[in-house]
Amino acid sequence: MPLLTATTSERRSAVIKALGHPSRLRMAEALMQGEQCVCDLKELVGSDMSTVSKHLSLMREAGVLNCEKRGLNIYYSLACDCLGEFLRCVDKLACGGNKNTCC
Amino acid sequence: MPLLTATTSERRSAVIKALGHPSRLRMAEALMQGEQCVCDLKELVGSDMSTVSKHLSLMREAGVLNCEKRGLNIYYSLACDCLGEFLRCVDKLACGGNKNTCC
DNA sequence: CATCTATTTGGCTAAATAGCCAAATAGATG
DNA sequence: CATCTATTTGGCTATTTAGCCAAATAGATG
Repeated sequence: MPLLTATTSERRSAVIKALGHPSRLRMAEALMQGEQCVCDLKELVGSDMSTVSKHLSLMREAGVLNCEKRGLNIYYSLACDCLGEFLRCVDKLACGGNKNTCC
Repeated sequence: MPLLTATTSERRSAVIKALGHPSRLRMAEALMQGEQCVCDLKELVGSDMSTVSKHLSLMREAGVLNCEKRGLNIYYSLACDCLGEFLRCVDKLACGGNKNTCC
């Protein structure tokens, strides 16, 4: 946590970093189809529950996810419907290296 | 580096990670106004030249940047014109946490 | 109220990343 | 060809991040 106010680039990079891990990204992608509880997401990525929980908290703190407790479970969901567009941008950036095949 | 072929999420997260560092992001943002040489970017972020060079190589390997040597300098530029759109998505995601003010 | 279940938190170790310095490189210039 | 300049690479240490286990928590249910 920065002592003083974060710069724009710092705030932005916190969000970007939150999505820049394969497991976190996979979970976020899965949430595009609707909310899921922690144990479902644990199944998806196959890590320890505590690891998954920490990944989810990190994304929630970055503002990317929301969560809500209902019954025994905690359901996580995307805070914003813009992940699809984000991924389209990423895929375009991803093929900057091989321009011939895409972009 | 993964031994076998990277999954989609792994490929995507490599690109995302490349932009998920304040200095790297600031440099990429600066390049939206056109190519710049390493020493200009060093001025911008204020780190050691070798650090800046490594950041730039990382982004180039991720496919985000291109570089070209002309005269004594090496000029880096964005490989894709989609960074602006990417940042708009990031800013939308960034304020998922405080929905009232944005999104 | 005791217990059970899903999740989070704390604590720790291992792995990845960042940053600096010094040395190497590649190309320009005298 | 010697040298100078911009950049990269190697090597190292410090910091951050990831992941697991065990313990704590919060709420549901008997």
